[in-house]
Amino acid sequence: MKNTIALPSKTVERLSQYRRNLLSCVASGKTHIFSHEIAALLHITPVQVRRDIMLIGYSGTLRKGYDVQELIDLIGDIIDSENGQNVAVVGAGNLGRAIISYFKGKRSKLLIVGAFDTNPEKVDKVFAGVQCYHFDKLEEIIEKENISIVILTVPPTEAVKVTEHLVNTGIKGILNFTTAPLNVSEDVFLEEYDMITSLEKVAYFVKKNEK
Amino acid sequence: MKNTIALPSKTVERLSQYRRNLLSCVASGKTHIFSHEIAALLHITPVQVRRDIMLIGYSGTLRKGYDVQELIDLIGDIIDSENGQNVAVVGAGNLGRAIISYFKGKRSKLLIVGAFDTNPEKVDKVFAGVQCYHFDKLEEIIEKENISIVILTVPPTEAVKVTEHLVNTGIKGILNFTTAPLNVSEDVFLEEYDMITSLEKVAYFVKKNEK
DNA sequence: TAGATTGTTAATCGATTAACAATC
DNA sequence: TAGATTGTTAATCGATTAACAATC
Repeated sequence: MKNTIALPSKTVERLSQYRRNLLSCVASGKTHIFSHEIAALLHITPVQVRRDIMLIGYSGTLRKGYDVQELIDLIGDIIDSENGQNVAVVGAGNLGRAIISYFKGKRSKLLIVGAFDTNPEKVDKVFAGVQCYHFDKLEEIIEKENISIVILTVPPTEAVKVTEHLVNTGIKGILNFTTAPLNVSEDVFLEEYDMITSLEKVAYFVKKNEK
Repeated sequence: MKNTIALPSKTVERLSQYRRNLLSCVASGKTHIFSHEIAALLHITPVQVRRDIMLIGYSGTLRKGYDVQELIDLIGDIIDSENGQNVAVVGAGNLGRAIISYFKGKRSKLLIVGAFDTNPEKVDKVFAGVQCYHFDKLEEIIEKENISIVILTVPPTEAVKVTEHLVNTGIKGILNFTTAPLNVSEDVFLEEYDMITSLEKVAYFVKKNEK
């Protein structure tokens, strides 16, 4: 598969959202869906949906649109790893623990298998079924549990130091919820999410609309 | 100010991030900063930084770069409302409460002034200094506290109904953490954030890098 | 001065959308 | 059939970057 070119980042995001919505369709017994139906759910154009689906090489039928289950499976083939990928939440504060409960049971190929903290009140506790370990056991557990992805929710003051450690330990992807600017080597994928930025963006456009 | 054209969405996001980093600079006593320094923190190009700053009409000096405090103040003028904007967290579950603590004291012009839930164990409690009200009091409190923005963290099954209610009550901006597809009228700004999508994006690129 | 930096236009790149042939 | 839909190319749009003059 080394020959397949990576999909555009935006397409990957939308595929994830298509799947989320398709899963609800299955739950409500819908077996086929048109591009304009998917588009309406995501507030995008039907052309964009068809183009994304074209990029992953799937075809619908003219009368019935896309087979919901087939499309879900194909998106799974694209996004998921065959044997799943294990995830750790590093930093078991309020946000880290909320994320653990939020993810619980949501995706079978993407499992949170451990949390890490230094606070003795958290270490060795279990949050929503996820064991919390001391930072000291980072290497050990990452290797043992075959963890490749980390959700980073430590305090910003710790973030740089912890990230360096994670990268040395062989982590290949980081979803960063801290506000600290991080640097990772080229082979590590870093995705940033800053709630304040999202909220400030809302605030800016609300202010703009008022005028 | 009705004549000023809205900045590109991406520029607004970056301005928020520039400010966050500039605030750390102030804290560490740095008074001036070059475009390439800001760029390095955000992993973008110095040209992009200069262009964004050009768009907001600020000028640096050739020898010293940009005055950190002046730039912070100007970004504040752009993003913040003069008298601040009040925010409510609707849904005081794990995620909602984590967000409340996360925001505590972070921005003076963007205050979380209330939370809402139906669970009797949460109603009338105070989380990180924020009072939790029953959903029944939505209109009353939104009006009384002059709330224009909502962070939505209710269960997905409730999201559509609650959103309709919020829009009717006059909310002008929603930051949606639920997985439900929402529809709002044109004058309401809706920003979506889906953690699973972010994590699946990381998972996809980690998988790709491995091959 | 030479080198480093800003400000800004023009070119490029990437992502979205318009247009339309094919088909059921 | 007529109308609705898919698949796909070409055009457009928007965002980023290259290039470079100005300046300290």
